[in-house]
Amino acid sequence: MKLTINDIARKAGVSKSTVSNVINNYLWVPESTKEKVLQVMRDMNYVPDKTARNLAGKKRHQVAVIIDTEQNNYFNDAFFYSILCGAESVLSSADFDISICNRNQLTNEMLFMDRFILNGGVSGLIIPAHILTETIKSRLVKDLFPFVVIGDSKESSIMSVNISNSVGSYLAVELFASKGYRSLAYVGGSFNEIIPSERMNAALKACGQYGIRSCIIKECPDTVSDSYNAMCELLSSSEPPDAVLCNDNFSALGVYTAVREKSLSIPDDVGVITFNTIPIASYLNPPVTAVKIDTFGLGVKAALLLNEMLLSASGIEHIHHDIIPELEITGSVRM
Amino acid sequence: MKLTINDIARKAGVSKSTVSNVINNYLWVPESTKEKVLQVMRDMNYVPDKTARNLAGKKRHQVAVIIDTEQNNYFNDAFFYSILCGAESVLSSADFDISICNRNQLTNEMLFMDRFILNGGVSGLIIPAHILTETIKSRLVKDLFPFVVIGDSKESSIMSVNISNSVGSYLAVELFASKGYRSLAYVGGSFNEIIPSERMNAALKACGQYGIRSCIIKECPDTVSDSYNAMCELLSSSEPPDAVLCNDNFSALGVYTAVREKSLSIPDDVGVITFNTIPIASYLNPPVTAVKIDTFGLGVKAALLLNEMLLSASGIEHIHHDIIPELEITGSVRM
DNA sequence: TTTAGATACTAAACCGGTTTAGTGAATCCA
DNA sequence: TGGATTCACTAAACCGGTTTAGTATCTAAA
Repeated sequence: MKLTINDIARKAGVSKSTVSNVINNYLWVPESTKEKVLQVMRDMNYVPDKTARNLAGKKRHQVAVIIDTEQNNYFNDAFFYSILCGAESVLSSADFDISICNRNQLTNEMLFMDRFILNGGVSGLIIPAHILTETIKSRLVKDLFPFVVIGDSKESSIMSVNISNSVGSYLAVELFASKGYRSLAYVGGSFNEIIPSERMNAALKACGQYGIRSCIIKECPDTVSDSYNAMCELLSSSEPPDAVLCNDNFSALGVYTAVREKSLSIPDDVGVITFNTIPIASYLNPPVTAVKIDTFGLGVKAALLLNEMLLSASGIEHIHHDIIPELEITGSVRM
Repeated sequence: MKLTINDIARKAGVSKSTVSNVINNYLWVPESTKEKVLQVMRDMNYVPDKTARNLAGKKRHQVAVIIDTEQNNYFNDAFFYSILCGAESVLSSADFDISICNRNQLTNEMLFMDRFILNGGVSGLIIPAHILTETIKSRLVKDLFPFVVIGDSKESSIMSVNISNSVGSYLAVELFASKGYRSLAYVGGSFNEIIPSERMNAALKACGQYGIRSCIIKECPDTVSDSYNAMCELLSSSEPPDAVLCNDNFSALGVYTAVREKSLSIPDDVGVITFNTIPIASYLNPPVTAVKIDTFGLGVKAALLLNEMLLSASGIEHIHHDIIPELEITGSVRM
């Protein structure tokens, strides 16, 4: 038979309310009684039932993190996993269970509502911006349901954590400019995707601002071979760039390959910086200067905000938090 | 006020037991009544409370998946994420909530017990072999607690899903042999790690079996630069290998770089096959023939087994299931 | 001496379902 | 026609905690 709070109460010679108070530090219980009860709990190896606590208490010690995995899209996956782990590290310590759910399980909005809002299973939600439909959003807001959005969310009524891709581009261009590079190419990604387009636009602006002569946007899939081809084209053009900003590590690899093939030097002839959503820059040879996107930190921040919302009953101010990328400078840019 | 089963019962003019029976298809309820109740549920937008169902019913519709993430070890992370997603896809459909927990939250065995076994929060567990201590294992077995181990587990009393690394090596060596390659090198990984050592041992055996003349084991970290150096050494030795089996994609990249630098041809002069825990082989140029490790499938299988254990009260036969890798043959091996 | 307030507890309601045991009416069979 | 079954349904106990409202005892102030 499973141990219950009643067993402890009986053994300790107190009521179950007192045991509950000891467990939760809710009402003041004198040290002597408290110690007696705790001793019995230890002796009997008692752990309160989580489900019962959830049901009896108003709040559930459980939050959900929605992820969006497409099998075989490994950039995307690494991104979400890292966020998930960041969120987990915070929420676990804050005594929350983390429920995960993949987007593809939520084939329609009603299912989503049922699973996360109406059934009362979780008391908070972390959700990527692109999954949050208008219907769901307004429902959450209407119900005062605590949630944090991952990604760009302009609305003031909601809480969000975003990565400042533009700042990443600015930092990269600024570094290039300060080291005397004069013309830039952006390799990889597509203007049609949100994240690359943010980076590209910022790179264009930054080039104007920091006096980089020209800025070529070279869209292509983020594979080694596509970026290799793209870079070959650029190098054989009339005015080849002397600085390349890559959309991700594999683009960087392709660029490296093309540059070396022309017997050009990195960083002397061509400087390379890459966006780095997953920390693999150091696996490359030589290491690439990277705009480090701290996805783990993104998860951490989202979880902290959620936790804050969950604790303050009064409802805290809604904020949009930006994760500012940092440059990890290595040998692929002139000293 | 939150909608409860009582509201539905009242509105539909039946008892809450009847509503419960309709929800669960437990006792036979005539179509007419059933439809009436369902209609009320739809009209009122009622969804049963998950926590209450968990508490009232004997079993909890929730299982935990333990992951083991070290920040910045991206091979490792991708491995677990993929397993997690596989498990999620099965368990979500089977009406389970998936709780995740990272190993580093479980600083000691007692904490683990508390969180997953004693507090009754989950009714099943998926756990990597290296996290399962003897104490925890025997406790789980003693309590008849359903769990599935990811990885190698020799014991008959437990359920496990493992990747057959040896078969991977055999397949690779067999292919090399059949295409006329004569001497092999294994690049990457370390004999001290479980997975690489399994692969290396199998490769050694397979070479004997398939008539590959020599088999050099070249241990090194799985980075581009380390494997590049390793491969350079091999190529400048007196008897360079004409076939290379790589421990992972980045080793393969290093090997590629070294081979091309010597102006040798892949696959004519040197054939390359790589183990591929995460599906990025196609990002490389040219694509590498890969021993595909289906980690997603691993998660799926583990979840299926767990689900089976959870459903059959009688306790099912304990099995060890092996995930057999497949070869994805591309241009890096002679046709 | 009375009383207001604090202290140390507890009984009982409650959370929102599931499940058991049982009831009244209709049907079946001999 | 009466007893046994089946049918359709329900009352009430239960899951294991939390929380509210309240009680008995003691202390301190009026």
